[in-house]
Amino acid sequence: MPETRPQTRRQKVEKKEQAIIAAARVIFQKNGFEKAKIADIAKSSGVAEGTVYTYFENKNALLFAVAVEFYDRLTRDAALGIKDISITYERLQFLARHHLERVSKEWQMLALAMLPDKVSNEYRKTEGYQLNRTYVEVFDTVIREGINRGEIRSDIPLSVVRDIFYGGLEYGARTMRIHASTTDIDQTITHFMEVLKGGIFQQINQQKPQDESLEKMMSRLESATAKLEAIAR
Amino acid sequence: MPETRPQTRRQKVEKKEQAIIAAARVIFQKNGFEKAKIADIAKSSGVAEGTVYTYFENKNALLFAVAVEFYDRLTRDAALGIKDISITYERLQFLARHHLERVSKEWQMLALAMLPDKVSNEYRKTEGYQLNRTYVEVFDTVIREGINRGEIRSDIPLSVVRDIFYGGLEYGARTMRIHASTTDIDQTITHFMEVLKGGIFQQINQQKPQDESLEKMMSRLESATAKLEAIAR
DNA sequence: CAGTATATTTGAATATGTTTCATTTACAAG
DNA sequence: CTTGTAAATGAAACATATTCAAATATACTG
Repeated sequence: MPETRPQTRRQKVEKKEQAIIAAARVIFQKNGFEKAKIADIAKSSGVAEGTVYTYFENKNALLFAVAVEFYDRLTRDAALGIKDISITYERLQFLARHHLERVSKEWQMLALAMLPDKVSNEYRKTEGYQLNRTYVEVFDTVIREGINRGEIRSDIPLSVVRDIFYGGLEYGARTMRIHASTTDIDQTITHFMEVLKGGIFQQINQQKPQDESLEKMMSRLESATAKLEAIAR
Repeated sequence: MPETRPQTRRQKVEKKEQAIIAAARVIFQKNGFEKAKIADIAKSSGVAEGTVYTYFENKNALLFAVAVEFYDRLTRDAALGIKDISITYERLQFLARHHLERVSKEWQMLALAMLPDKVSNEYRKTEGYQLNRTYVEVFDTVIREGINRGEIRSDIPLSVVRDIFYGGLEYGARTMRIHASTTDIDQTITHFMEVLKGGIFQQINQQKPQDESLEKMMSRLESATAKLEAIAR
């Protein structure tokens, strides 16, 4: 038998790799990348220092592994979340909240992962870029669809919309972090979306005022209600 | 005589301090903070390694000194630039271009200066925060005046406006850096301002008041729905 | 101007951390 | 049970930031 218990060995190795990544995530988040010591990560995951280097080329590669895991979760949950939302405005609202919540909670990750000279330098530039690319693709798709449906204005390049969206949210997250007492996530999202509504959404009821806009809002209300029904199901 | 040639000594010392800061700026920008070696900075400014430590407590303090100089320039030029512009829209356009240009050119500085665990940790938190505070005060004043004049809508908190402005610009700068070939500063500014015009400027011939209050309620309802969704998941 | 006190500079020594590598240990197969 | 290979180990090599006792420069005094 080439494999006694299928992959007993490989399983063990994989488990150990995960343990190291998990320990690294915790310690990176607690201390930041620089202050995090390989020695601590090793101890915390129950291996010797040298062992870490049989799994990861160096400290940066370890950070990268942590970042991959983070982005995977982030992307998966984003894609999942918009799955059964159909209205562009609500989709963006969900994505905004999702991003703000995650970034508020795990901002160290994002800061580290984005750092040009850490993860994404040299040979890793492409990989790091791709991670972010995949994540943002969820957003991009929502915008493109929104444009097709006539809900989003088509005269602003996608990249500008994206930068305002994620840039604004990242700074917003920092503001919330610094002024935790005076800012809350709901208010922030509400106002953020308010700006987007004027800035990137198609202005529908410019000419035809009352009836039609009321009708549209009614549809939105019905859609929201339907969603609640589905959840309460 | 307590001082032969007034401050001959102090002058020398001050000049040396400036030389170290200047060398540090160059080397930080070239290599990034981590890879920059004190030894190199010392050599480049013509002193011994130990001398650097008689001028700056440690590497972080040196970075901070460089950041102070950077922010001073940034703030001064921003304040100067809007001095003889009176229209809010044009003022913001100037600030946007100014910021984008500087950040594009010296992005390493901003990245370093903003890094929470570098300049602005611990005892320096306050100082670092103040630097940035002074800079954005220029922006804040423009917005406040714009609100007073009725040019800017008053229902979005200043902090949200500010985060979208600078967050969007910072991300925009990165996009320009990565896709230098396909993005140019004029286009970026144009589209950026276009979004702001719809998002934060007062709309002249918008909807009827009644409509608007309905719209507001609608947003509140949607926001509540999103919250329920989040809880239900 | 020589002598002295003080400020400044120096670079070798120290401290702290990452990374390497020769050995050892654990595993799977015959 | 033996052996070849994969994985793990931790002591040593290496790289840097930081310290500090000694050396040097400067200003001041009589």
